[in-house]
Amino acid sequence: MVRSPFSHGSDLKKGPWTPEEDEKLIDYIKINGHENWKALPKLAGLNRCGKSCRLRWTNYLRPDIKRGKFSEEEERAIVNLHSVLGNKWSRIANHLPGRTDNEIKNFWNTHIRKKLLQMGIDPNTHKPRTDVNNFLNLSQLLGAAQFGNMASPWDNFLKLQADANQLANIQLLRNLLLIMNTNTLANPENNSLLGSQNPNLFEGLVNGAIISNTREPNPISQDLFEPPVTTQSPNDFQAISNLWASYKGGFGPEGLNMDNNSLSSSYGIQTDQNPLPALVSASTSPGTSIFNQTESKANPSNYSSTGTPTSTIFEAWEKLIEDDNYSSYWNDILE
DNA sequence: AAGCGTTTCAACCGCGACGTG
DNA sequence: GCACGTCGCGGTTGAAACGCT
Repeated sequence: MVRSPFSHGSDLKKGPWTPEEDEKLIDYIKINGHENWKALPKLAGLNRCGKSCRLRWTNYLRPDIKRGKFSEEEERAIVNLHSVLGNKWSRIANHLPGRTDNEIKNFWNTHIRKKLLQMGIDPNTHKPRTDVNNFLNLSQLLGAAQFGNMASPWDNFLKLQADANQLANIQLLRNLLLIMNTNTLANPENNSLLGSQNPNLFEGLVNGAIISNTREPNPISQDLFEPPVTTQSPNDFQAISNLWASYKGGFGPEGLNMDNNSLSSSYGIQTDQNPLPALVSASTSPGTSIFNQTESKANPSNYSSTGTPTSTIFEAWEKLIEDDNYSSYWNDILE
């Protein structure tokens, strides 16, 4: 940055460093090291404070600094590490050789943060934003799933994080439609529609690698996440299946494994001491997903151990429709 | 080409952590 | 335990660079 060249109330120079100053600092540190930053500027013949010298050295002049654009791999690593460590830039920098905390911080604020916001992900929590107006619309989501137009593993991953939340909402809508189109209400014996014998489509999201939070089994959530019914198999549901398959397929050799084990092995982070926050909300965050909202409001006594009474779906739906935050969202879909 | 708005990123500031006497 | 000095971190700033009209 370029600030006023001299500090107020002191004759020590501030602002941008000149090549001559850089040279003095490098020459001094090469010979003497930097044992004492306070004393260094005087000894090196610099009219700077020690703090300024330290900053210049650690952020710019150090010989092992890697400059230039961040690679995709570095970008992924930063996101992974940030999800665990938060804004601990120096700790994140420890895992990225040649990168400084300042550089990573700037890169986060100018690039990654924006990217996450555009994907509908809160960069602070790494969870889908509650502001659904920023989410991808349904057609975009399904289009992406059907045509496989994910530009890169990174895009794929970020999009899926947002999509997971949206898929939960879609699934709720789907179940409602299925109920309306069948004789389930008249035939309570027929549990196949919402049946628990089907493999849980979103099992991985709940119990797998991306979400590390444990969560109590919840009848509503399990039913809402039931797989599409192939006998009906509307294109939209097939598209969701495809999207899910692409998620389950991973993102390439090194992948974007966000689980504790991989973070531990890749970055040396003890996640048992610092549990990884969910990248896709699985439980507690209020308003993280409408699915969770309905879940938290629902009365547990409504559920059996084997399935969800149809009334529960409708109750969830009613609550959803009543929610101002989501009314326009659902209106768009229904229209 | 000029003017204006936006983005980038080097550098500063304040504060907490740590070490020493 | 306390005071003081130094270091390191994270948030913020603002001129330069860039992009758009």
